[in-house]
Amino acid sequence: MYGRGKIGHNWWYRRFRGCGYRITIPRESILDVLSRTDEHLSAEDIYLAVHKVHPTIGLTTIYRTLEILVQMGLVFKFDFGDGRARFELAEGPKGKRHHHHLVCSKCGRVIDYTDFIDDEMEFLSRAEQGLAKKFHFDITHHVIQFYGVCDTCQGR
Amino acid sequence: MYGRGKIGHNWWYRRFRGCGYRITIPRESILDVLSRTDEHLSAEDIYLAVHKVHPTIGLTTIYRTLEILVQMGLVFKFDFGDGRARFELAEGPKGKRHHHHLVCSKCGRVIDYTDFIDDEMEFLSRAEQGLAKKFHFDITHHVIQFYGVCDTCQGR
DNA sequence: ATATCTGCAAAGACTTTGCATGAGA
DNA sequence: TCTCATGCAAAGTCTTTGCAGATAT
Repeated sequence: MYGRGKIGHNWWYRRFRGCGYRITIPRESILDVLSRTDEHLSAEDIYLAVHKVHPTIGLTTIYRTLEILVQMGLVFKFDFGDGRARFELAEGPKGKRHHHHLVCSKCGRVIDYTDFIDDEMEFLSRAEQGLAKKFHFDITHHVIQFYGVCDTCQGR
Repeated sequence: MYGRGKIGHNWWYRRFRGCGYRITIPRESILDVLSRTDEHLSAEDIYLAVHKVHPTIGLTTIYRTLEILVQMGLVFKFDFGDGRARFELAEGPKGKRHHHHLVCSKCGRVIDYTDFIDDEMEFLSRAEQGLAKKFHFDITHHVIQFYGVCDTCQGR
């Protein structure tokens, strides 16, 4: 994680300030952790990662920051059925790859996949438009998850 | 809810016994509640509904039974982001209509929709087959949810 | 200067577990 | 009869809240 001096030059700076939120070390650190991983981190995972660099930052701040980030649309919150929420950056400096999840019901393993996105896009754009019109919803995002048993758990 | 005498003649009887589970009044009652509603009931909702007919049945039994039902694939468990799980019968006597959910991020309202199922089927069957092959997953089901702001919450 | 933000401790909400009793097959 | 299921109470997890001190702008 880079030092405090860079504050104000991050990709999310404008967006953050635009919402009236202040740029703080905890927030910077949390976004930094999220932007450096491909995993599906829980609040505690993030806390532990942040803690290594800034041991004074508490779990409460993690939760409060994540709430803001989710509400701003900067971060997606997922539930894979294991009782804790998981978080992922929605976009990034370079823009994260659009993907969905494949979850093993036995061991909880989560695989990201980016296949079939073209087919999906076609289906989704039609569905989103139709649903928005029919139910007068302002649709912001969608979640697609496949559940099943992974190869490891099958040989059990 | 019909009386005890009918035990053994319900549509889920064979399936239940086949897994080595006993037919009991609580289980019968929970399935009865689930089969009579179109809503997305939480464990407590189910408890309250069951409680009206059988006041002695406890919340613990609701949770334990739901766990079995989900694991058997008779019931689907959803998370709409409000901190409590929601349950829905996967199939029924007449077979429930395949549908997905449209969730309002503001008020939590959930709308079931059955539109675009044809498009979806086409996309999903291709995706499922491809994913199953590529990741060696035995896919059991999928979840598709659209999130957004409902008409009521937009005029706020 | 002052409205926000943070950390700690405590509370809250949902869900799970232990154990003795009760019930299905 | 004998295993499985239930209810109660207690415990467990994850998450949220209250408040005084610290911080960004």
